Amino acid sequence: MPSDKEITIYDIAKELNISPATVSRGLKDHPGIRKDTKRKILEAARKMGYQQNTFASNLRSKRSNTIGVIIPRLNSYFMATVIAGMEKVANQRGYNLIISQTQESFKKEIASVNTMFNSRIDGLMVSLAYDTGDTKHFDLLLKRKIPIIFFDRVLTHPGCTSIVIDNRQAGFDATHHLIQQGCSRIVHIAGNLSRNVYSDRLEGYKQALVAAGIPFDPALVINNSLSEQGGMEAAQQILAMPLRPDGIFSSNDTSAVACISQLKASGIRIPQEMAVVGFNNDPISKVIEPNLSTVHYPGHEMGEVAASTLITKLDQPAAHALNTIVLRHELIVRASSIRK
Amino acid sequence: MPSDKEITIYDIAKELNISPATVSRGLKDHPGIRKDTKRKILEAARKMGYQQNTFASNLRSKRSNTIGVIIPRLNSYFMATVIAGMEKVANQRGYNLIISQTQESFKKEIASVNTMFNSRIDGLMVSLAYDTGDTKHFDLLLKRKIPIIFFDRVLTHPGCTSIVIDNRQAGFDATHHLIQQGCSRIVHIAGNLSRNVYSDRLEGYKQALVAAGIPFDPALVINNSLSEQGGMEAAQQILAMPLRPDGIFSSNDTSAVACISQLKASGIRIPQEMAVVGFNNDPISKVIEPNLSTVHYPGHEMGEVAASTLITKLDQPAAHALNTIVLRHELIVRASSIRK
DNA sequence: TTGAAAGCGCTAACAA
DNA sequence: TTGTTAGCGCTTTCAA
Repeated sequence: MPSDKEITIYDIAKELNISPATVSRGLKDHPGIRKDTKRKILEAARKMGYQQNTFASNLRSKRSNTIGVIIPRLNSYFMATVIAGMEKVANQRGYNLIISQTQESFKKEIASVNTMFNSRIDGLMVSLAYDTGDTKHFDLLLKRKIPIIFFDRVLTHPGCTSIVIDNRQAGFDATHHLIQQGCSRIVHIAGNLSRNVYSDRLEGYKQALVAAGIPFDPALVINNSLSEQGGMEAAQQILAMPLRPDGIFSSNDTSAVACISQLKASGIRIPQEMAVVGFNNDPISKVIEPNLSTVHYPGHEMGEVAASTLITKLDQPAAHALNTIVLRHELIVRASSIRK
Repeated sequence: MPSDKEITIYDIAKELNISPATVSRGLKDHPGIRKDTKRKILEAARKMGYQQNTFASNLRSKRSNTIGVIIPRLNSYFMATVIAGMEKVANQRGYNLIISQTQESFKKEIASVNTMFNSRIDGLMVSLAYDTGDTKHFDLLLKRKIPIIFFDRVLTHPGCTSIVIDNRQAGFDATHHLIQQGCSRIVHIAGNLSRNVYSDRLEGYKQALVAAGIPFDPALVINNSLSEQGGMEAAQQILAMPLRPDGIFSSNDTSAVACISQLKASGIRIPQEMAVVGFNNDPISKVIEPNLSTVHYPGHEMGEVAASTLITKLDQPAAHALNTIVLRHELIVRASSIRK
């Protein structure tokens, strides 16, 4: 009763009086193997409790069937839905996902890339850390032809595909909407402008102002970490402005909500005195009063598209790779910005 | 310039005119190797761009340094923080995390366990699906001595450690608090009672009633999926009750918040006419008006403890394993339940 | 302190 | 259609 010892293809071969190579073929959908031989092999394998040894198989095939995911933080609703989408697709198509958080640190991002490299991932999906400066740390992967997909916070890199939404257009839409609602002094709460997502939204904000003939005033742009704390501080800054603004476009919902709470506590009426639009369509946006207008960010879809694009590239290396994939966003208008 | 070909220990051995075995030893902290030989090896490895082949090394050592995580869904704040905690610890201690979602389905859970098994994980952390009936599907792991940690939604299994909070006590605390605030007809919104987390909370709810001399009325227990939808339906059921309740203890914040919104829309004043306590301390609990009293669930800590307990067991198999680890919860009283 | 050599379990080229 | 054989790159006895 060697129930403890692992069953190998050799055991099956001996049992059936055939060669290990035939067993190996029978276990796959190898062409050129007799049907009933294959049946016998599969049956014996099942009966004997055979489990294929991935280590040996990986060693030969030089593939791990594992995809790495590097993200800044896994503590937001948005990121959780992205990962959920990735996992769903990866699972369906026979890949495993290994995940690493950079805690928004460039240094940790470099370490994560190296760990992933050593784990022999077949491909990588990355959303950049807050302060990632260059992309040299990805070179060792690219040199080994390991494909990389950037999503959300991207950096154009030749040969890599990026999955994004049109952040500039979204910023434009949000700001344009505020203007249409009669706002003329609109604050923008922005994140780190060296990240595309935030600089593009700022760009859209500016363009919407220009289009409406409103001069851009740098004093109305507040830069912070987009955290709850950041939103509260932004409210204080807004209250301290000599000329009171009448609208806010925040680059995420967390800070928009915190900001609204503070403003309400100071007696400002939303949206009458201050109309607000956030970004992401987090669950909190439907809970705050008044409900927050926001830009729907298709996180789940982004995860699915990123994973399926990557896996297609892995399974069909010849397939032509796209440079950038833009997903559809949507402005969701709720009570926090309706003045007309 | 074979910069494309991978460098192996044989290449290093040839370069230094020593044997591959010595190189292998030099690369580890193997005892009985001369200091400067080791130095030479490490230097050559660095210079030649050596990367250890995990596949080969796994094949020999029969370990993958990978831990599996199986969860119902990765779309809640709570679960995201748990995973974040796990990843942090795993990363620090040199393990990778591979994640799989069951989508709350028992069938998918079985499939996930099998996939994980085939991926040769060294250990597993699991929170059970909504309808998981038995634990037979874990047997193949246990037979191979692969340790399993259950967390949050657990099932006692001999030989496995569970990480939980005292859900009974938490349910008691929440209900007791409502009673102290003058509530006497308290509704409990519960999840699937075959999951420990929900049945224990119900148990605590009952005990608090009994302790206060209030008879338990099954008609006041609403069972649902604890989703937003569920919370809204619960509100309708509450409004339809012949004798209007004056308090609600919900097993999560999502449904508590949805329920409050509905009740408010129907003109019920919170907390005066209906005091509410939720569970989890999700971000929405601080946004809803009035702010939701809730039970703080230490998700991040739970993830850290689960991972470090598992890794300790992996690194020191002899270490004595605990059966159950109970983390501290905390009732957080906010405006939604203060009537005195 | 180092080297020789066997083998982990699988795959694939080549032969039959 | 099946078998033979030679590794993939590493670790680990055993011997020197």
